[in-house]
Amino acid sequence: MSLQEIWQRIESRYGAFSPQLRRAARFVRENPQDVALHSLRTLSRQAGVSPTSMTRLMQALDFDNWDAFQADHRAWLTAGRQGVFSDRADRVISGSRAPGAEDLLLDAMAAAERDNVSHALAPQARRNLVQAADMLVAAPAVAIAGIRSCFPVAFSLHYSLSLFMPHARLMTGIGSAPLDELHHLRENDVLVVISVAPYSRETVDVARHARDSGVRVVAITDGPLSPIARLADVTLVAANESPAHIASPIGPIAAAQALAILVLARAGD
Amino acid sequence: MSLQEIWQRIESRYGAFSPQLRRAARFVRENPQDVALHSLRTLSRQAGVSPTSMTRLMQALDFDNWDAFQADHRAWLTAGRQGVFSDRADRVISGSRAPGAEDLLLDAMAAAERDNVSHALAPQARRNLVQAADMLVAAPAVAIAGIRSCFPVAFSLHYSLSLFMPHARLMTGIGSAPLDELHHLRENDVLVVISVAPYSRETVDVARHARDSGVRVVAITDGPLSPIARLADVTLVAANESPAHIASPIGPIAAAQALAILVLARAGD
DNA sequence: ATCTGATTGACACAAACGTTTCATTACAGC
DNA sequence: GCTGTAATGAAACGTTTGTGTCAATCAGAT
Repeated sequence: MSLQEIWQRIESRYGAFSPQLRRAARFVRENPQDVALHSLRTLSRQAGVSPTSMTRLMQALDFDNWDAFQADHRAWLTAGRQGVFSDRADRVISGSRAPGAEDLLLDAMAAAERDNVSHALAPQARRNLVQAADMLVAAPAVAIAGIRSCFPVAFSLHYSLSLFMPHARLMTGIGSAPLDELHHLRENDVLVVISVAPYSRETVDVARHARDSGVRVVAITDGPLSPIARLADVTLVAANESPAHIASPIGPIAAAQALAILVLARAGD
Repeated sequence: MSLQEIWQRIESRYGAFSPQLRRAARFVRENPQDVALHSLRTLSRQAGVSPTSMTRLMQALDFDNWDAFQADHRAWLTAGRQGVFSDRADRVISGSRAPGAEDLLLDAMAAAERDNVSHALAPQARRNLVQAADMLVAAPAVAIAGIRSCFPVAFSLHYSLSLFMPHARLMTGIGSAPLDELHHLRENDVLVVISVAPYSRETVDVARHARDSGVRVVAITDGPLSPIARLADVTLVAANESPAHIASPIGPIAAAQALAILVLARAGD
């Protein structure tokens, strides 16, 4: 039986399963490779389920035994690898239909987003990432500003940071002008400001005002020469290329996440 | 150790091997896939050799034991499947100084995020992406719900959609209970709901309530068996793996962006 | 014919395997 | 509050696993 059929069967019967059976089912559904390679006992340990429950799952899926179930997963693992060095074989196997315009578009988008991530975390960018992280951990207070397409970046950074840095503030601009929230910042505090083209006037104003008040500024933006980059003490450059006209937030978010992780690594000490 | 190195070692020492050792060596050299999947005893039976001889081959190749030998073959089998798109290029570029712990962390993060993007847009996921896009363009009204770590996803999707789909609503929950905003939805409207583990009760409740009201539900979540996936008409699965403990929104955002782009492609007609 | 040193497989052993059994727990229906 | 039922994991089963031990075998030199 193909894995597609097995997965279909799992999902159709999932609702009728007991809690432990669901845990087991969910694990094998989401880790087919481990099913192919590891033992029932090892697998149930990883799934947080007793070996007995895993055996019961085999019965609930109408398999004779674990070996039959595992055999199908092994067949899936080795499919297309018959010729040891075949590479694109799975593409031929998996999709019979010819790739349409939408496939090409999604392919291009996936490639572009992977590049955006790579550039945001590239070795050349790491000096600045580390510098920004050092500034954040040393700051008495941290504020984060980003609107429109950059608001997800700001929110996500604030959410990650606030898990272990409760004094981080997200400047939402809800219920008041954004500049009001800025007044709480003092000298040596840090403002993280996010903006990409076309750079909204509000964001640039916030960054300029902060800089003039002696606040350190970290910018996440789309180029080293953008308006806010020229105002910032440290600039994290993140590409936002996309085959469609829509600017993607993924590059900036990757930079923000990396910043959060570095701060966490330092704050853990 | 890579299989290339193992094979090289086998061939260089083959001349000094005893007859039985040669049979064993020849078999494992020519059937790497079987080595990865079968037991030592099964393998030696197929090779026409005693289990003891196979064990002796492991010693003759300077392996600690059969498990170590098999582990390398399993790594070879699974390589290129998990991280299909991960490129080692950046490691080469990374430059002169030795990579520190932070470099390794950022490397791992970049690789994980690239994989998250790839999985969200993988060919297997496209049927559901297209289906969801079709539902959105046909809907009289569209609402988007996601809180906490998923709010950036919801906001970003709403921002992209609202550029050409002004009737899309983002359920912020600000100033009122989220369920109130839900009352505006009628039958055949579409709710896009985003949630990852641990699935917040509010989000699940919104999805359930929508489903019970006849509203079509599109879920963006981290597994085909998550609570909201089981409530949804269409599920977009997006991985959110990360080397740190922080769940990354990049995979779900990639799925959301892809959805927006497909809707744009259809709405343009 | 005898000895020597390498080669080989039968056997033993402990560990891990998948599965069955059964006692315990949790809970809905009355 | 009691009872019947479904769910669950500990324990035990018999197998199979990988590896260490050791006697049997063989080739070649004396």
